Amino acid sequence: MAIEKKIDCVILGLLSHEDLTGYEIKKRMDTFLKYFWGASYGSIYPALSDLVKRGLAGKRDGAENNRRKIIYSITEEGRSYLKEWLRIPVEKDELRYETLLKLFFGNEAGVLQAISHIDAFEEKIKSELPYLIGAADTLKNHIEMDDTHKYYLLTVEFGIKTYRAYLEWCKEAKAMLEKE
Amino acid sequence: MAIEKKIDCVILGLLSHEDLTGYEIKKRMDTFLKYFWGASYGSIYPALSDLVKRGLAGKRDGAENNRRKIIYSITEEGRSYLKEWLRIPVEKDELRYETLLKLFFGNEAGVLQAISHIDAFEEKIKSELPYLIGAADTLKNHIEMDDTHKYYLLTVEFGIKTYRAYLEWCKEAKAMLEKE
DNA sequence: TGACGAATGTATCAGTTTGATATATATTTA
DNA sequence: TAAATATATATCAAACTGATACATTCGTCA
Repeated sequence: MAIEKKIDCVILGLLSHEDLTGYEIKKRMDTFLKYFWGASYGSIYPALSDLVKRGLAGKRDGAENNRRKIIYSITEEGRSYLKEWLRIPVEKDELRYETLLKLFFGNEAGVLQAISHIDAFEEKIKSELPYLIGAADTLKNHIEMDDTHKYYLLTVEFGIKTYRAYLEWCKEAKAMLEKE
Repeated sequence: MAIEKKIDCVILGLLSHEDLTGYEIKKRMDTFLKYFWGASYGSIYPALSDLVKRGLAGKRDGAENNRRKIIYSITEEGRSYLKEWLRIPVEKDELRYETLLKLFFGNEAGVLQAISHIDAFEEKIKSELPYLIGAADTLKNHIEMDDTHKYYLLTVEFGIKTYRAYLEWCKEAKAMLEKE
């Protein structure tokens, strides 16, 4: 049972908590996983069909009124597959920060442009940080209710810690660039 | 002059500093850019051919002895293209941390596995941090020599700041998981 | 000296994923 | 009631990765 595509693992992970439609899976990713993972419809829907074909997920019709809806659930085989993936070591963690890339080549464009990219980055982080802090508070209040919350909180705390480090860096980086 | 592929911009950025072969471009990425960007040969070589075709880069034969070697350089058009990309706002910064993904679904696998993933992450960061600190020291000593060093230093400082935040988080996360 | 592994160098390809788009219906808002 | 937004599935070209193939040269240890 070799683990291949990450998209399969993420979907199974989400399905291990609750039954979901493809649309809902995308939604969960865009909220809960947003800060460290992402996936597009172009990978989600084909992966769902494939998971069903391989017996790792089941599908059922959940249509209401005229709205078609396919609800997916994890099978026992799917749960084993997920557990196996969770067991094996992490293959790759990666950062793809265009901001840092533009900064690296900053000499070509000059100090002012570099600062404006840092400003934009800082604004984005500042605007997202309160959401993370809010999520952490909510999770802390519900930590006894459900063990999964403990793990969500861990990832949110990661976000908060790194975001605060980013903000410190923004300040220092701008100070360094302005020092002339 | 719409900007399309990121790989073109990274290559032009590297070529804006010095003439390079495809192999050397890959090398530069794997050392200087490693902590916030990456690219494979499968994107580099086709992109180089394409850049030449579009007049953004020039190529010349640099063979020595029996070793074939194609040296690429940036053209004036290439430099304009790079400058335009550096000018426009950053489209996307993204984190893809498999460690956090596995942690998010940690409830399925249990505390011990979660801790072992954090341990592995911590080890990796601890082993890479001295390299970043060394690079920062070297850059600080040469900062007067070359203006580009100032921008390199910025990205290295980003790495150091975030790595230290990661290590703090590792400690706290493990403490939280062990508290039972 | 010679053998063997590591580094230099170019190149391609199957498979994975993104980003955009198409289509259709339901719900909310003005 | 019209328009905008949300729910829902689906596909596709284009981008990119990871692996691999191939050839040569350099370094080093015996």
